[in-house]
Amino acid sequence: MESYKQLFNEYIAMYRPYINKLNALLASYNLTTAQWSIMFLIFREGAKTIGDISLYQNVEKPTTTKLVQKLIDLGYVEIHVGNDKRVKIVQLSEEGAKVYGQVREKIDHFQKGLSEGISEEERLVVARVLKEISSKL
Amino acid sequence: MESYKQLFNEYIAMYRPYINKLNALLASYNLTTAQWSIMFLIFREGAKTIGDISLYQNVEKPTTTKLVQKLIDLGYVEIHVGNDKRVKIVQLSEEGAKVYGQVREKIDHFQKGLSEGISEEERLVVARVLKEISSKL
DNA sequence: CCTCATTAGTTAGTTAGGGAAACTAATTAT
DNA sequence: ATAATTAGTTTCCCTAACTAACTAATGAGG
Repeated sequence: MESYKQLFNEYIAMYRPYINKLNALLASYNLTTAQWSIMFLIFREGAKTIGDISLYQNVEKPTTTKLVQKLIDLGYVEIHVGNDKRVKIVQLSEEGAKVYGQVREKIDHFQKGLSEGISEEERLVVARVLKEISSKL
Repeated sequence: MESYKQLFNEYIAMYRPYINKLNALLASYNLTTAQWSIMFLIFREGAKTIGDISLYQNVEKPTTTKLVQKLIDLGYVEIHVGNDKRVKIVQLSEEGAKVYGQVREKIDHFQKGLSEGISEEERLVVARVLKEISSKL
């Protein structure tokens, strides 16, 4: 099989097993991957509006609204209105920051385990190539 | 950021844009990525039972049942009962094989475009690393 | 200042894909 | 012959996604 086909095949083949394991890991915090991914974003990049989150995540705003609503229910994020009273700025709550740290540890451990035996160079090649492909999408 | 984090971040970031483009490309054949992925499997590996398909795809059998049902409705696959009358063997229909070829061409073109500028070695590294990670999942 | 267009977010309704539990029918083992 | 197992289906539910239509706030042009 041509190398580009191998690449995309392996890419797709890995997705469901990976997400399932991740969801299993998140389940004890009542989180799903989609919700976690928003927490991760606002941890890394700081407070963000619903619109910004949607852009970063490549989803429509209604999807973000609902995920953020769940995170509010869980007490992991809080919202404040901006100067422009239409926008809602989402950030981690104190509880959310605590949970973030705990989950982050678990995920680190999980991901480290998966990358054992893969050299630093190879990891960087994979990260760079995937980023390069993303940029064309 | 540590290299393993970069790897998994880029992996996740690429998923939705990639699947969306793929679905857009498949839409003219009334196919979705999940359905296509079954056609791809039985093209590569030959006729397969519902159970085998579920194993390969890492999904539960009810999911496969439904996807295969759609493919039958579309006329792209057909089923015949095995010696064991419980099993249903799924294979591409004549129409399905024709459509497979057409779609394959489009996807090849799409994937080739995305992998332009990525060297053969790099492609193989990515494929191998992703496969290695999959094997641990 | 009004009016009107635009923007941010929400609501309502739909869809695809997935899973668990309970089922039927066929097969295998005791 | 009966019991256990297996293959696939049905039913019912969930998550994550979308579009279309909405509300409320802002901003621009007259």
